[in-house]
Amino acid sequence: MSETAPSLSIGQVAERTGLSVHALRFYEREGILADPVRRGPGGRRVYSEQDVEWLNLCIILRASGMPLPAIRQYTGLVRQGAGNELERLALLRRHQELVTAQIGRLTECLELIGYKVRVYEDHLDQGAADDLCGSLPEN
Amino acid sequence: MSETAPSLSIGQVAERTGLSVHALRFYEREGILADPVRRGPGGRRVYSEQDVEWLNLCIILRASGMPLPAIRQYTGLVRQGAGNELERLALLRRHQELVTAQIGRLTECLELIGYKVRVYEDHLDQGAADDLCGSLPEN
DNA sequence: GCTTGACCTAGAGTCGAGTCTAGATCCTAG
DNA sequence: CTAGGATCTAGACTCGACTCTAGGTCAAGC
Repeated sequence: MSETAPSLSIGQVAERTGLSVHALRFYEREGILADPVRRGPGGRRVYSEQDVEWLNLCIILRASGMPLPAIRQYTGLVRQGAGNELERLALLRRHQELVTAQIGRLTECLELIGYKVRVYEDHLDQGAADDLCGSLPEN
Repeated sequence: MSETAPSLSIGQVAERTGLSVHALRFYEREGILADPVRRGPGGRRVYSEQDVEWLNLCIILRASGMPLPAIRQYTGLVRQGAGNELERLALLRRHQELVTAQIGRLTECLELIGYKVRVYEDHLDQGAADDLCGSLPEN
């Protein structure tokens, strides 16, 4: 019944997040952790579940292409505490637009690639027939 | 009426493709050009419209995240000429799947970001009212 | 004849995002 | 007491994809 404040070692956090132990320390140096990470006996890092949640957010942001400096900036705002919600929102919206744009670009690329795939498929489907007269996928 | 074989300098190709002159030479070194690029008087590169088209394809592939080694591989297949269409198709399909997956991942991220944006919007919309009772966007 | 601008090569430098190493510390189990 | 395993710090290394520099060639215009 006693859910003792669940504190995690860096190794456990690595396991839970999929980040490497190295990456976790690196992120901390980069100022990307919500609070400056508590230390246990022997100077070891002690993470809370909240830290893990924060890291999961960071992972989402990274996976969607936000560069570390931007994440650091967002982290800074959150660290400052209440009062700058507008700035946080603006930052998130900016990123939202970038991701949307990126999805758009990828979708365009995908269409072109799909077109090329179809050309090759057709060429191969019926290629045996007119092998010499060129159904011409030149590249 | 005489559409003289349109040959372009590296500078012109850079302008048409949006790649830098440096990048064009770099791509050539990396073996990413369909044919090994003809040279004009004084050893200058002479590009054809086909080269530009090929580059445009490469740009699409790069933009959709295909690494240079993979592009080099595809280039190699095209250089070899007819006969390996199945391999080319396989390579393109593989990439197609990767891009699709990437779009999927980005879309998931976008949803989460959208959710966070909404939380902040709500918080700000009605925040003045319950400023102290915490509509709690913690980060 | 001389400068300017586009081009050439080889190779060094940059940037982002980690990853890895060395050498030290600490806790636990045998 | 000691060996093993996880952790610590500072700092070096890697990788991909360019980008830039130095030093040289060449043709055109003034």
